[in-house]
Amino acid sequence: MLIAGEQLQLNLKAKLFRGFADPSRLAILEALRSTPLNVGEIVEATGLSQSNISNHLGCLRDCGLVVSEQRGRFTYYRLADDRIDSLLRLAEEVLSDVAKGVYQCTRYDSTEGDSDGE
Amino acid sequence: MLIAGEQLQLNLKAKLFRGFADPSRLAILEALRSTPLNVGEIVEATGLSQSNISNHLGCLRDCGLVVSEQRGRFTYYRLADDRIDSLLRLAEEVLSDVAKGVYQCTRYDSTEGDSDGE
DNA sequence: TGATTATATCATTGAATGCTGATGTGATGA
DNA sequence: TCATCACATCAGCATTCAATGATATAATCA
Repeated sequence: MLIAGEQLQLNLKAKLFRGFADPSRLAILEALRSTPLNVGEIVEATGLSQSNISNHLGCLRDCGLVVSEQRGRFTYYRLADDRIDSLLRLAEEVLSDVAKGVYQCTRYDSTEGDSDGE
Repeated sequence: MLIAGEQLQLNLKAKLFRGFADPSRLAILEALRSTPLNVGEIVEATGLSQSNISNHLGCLRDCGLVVSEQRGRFTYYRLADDRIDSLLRLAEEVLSDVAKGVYQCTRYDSTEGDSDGE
C-alpha cells in the first residue's frame, strides 16, 4: 500500500509524462527541439489550430516543459531543459525496440482499430 | 505541416508515454522496478483493485512496457526493458528541476486545485 | 469432479480532456 | 485613435478513459 508522499510523487510524475502523452503536444515539442519558435511558426510546423496550440502551450509551460519569451508581438517558446530532449530521445530508443507492441496496442488508439485478437 | 509518417510516429510515441502518464500505471511500474511480481503482490504493493490492475497490466503488456510469465496459477510481471527503468529515472531527474511547475499545473490535476491565480 | 485460488474480461458510469469557434487583450503601425 | 496582428482565454461539445462490480476462465488441490 502506498503512503501519501509516494502517491504525490506518482501524481507529479504522471503529470510530467502526461505532457508528452498527446500527439499534438509531442508535435509541438518536436518542433521546438531544433529551435525556438513563435506560435505562428508552430502553427505552420504542426498544422494544428492556433487556439489548440495555445492551449497546449499553456499546459506545457505551466508544467515546466517549455519556457516562453516575449519579443514584440511575438511569443517565442523553447524547451525548458536539455533533459526534455533526452527524454524524447530515450523514448525513441525504447520505441525502436517495443514499437511492435505499442503499434498493436489498440487500447488508446484514436486513429483506427485494425489488429488481430490478442 | 506534418506528413503521415511523422504523424504515425507521434502517435506511437504518445501511446508509449501514455503508459507512464497515469498514477496507477506508474505505481505498478514502480513496484516492478525492483523485482518481478504476480498480480496479487501488485495488489498488495499498490492498494489498487484486482480488476483495475489487471486492466492496466493488459495495457502495459500490450504496449510492450512489461512482460508476463505464467508460473502455475500465478502470472508474474516484470519490466520489459532496462530503458523503461531509465525513462523513469530520467523523469525523476527532470522532476527534481521542474517539479515546481508540474506541481502548480492544475490542468490535469485530479487531486485538488489550490494555487494562486496565474 | 467440485471447490478454491489467481487472473482476465466486460459493461457501465462518471470524470477528464482535446478540439473548435468566438471573443478578449495587448502590441504595433498608419 | 483605429485597424491589424499575435496570442490567450473561454464555453461547449464529443470523445476518451479510469474505476468499479460482476462474471468468466484457467489452474490447483481435495
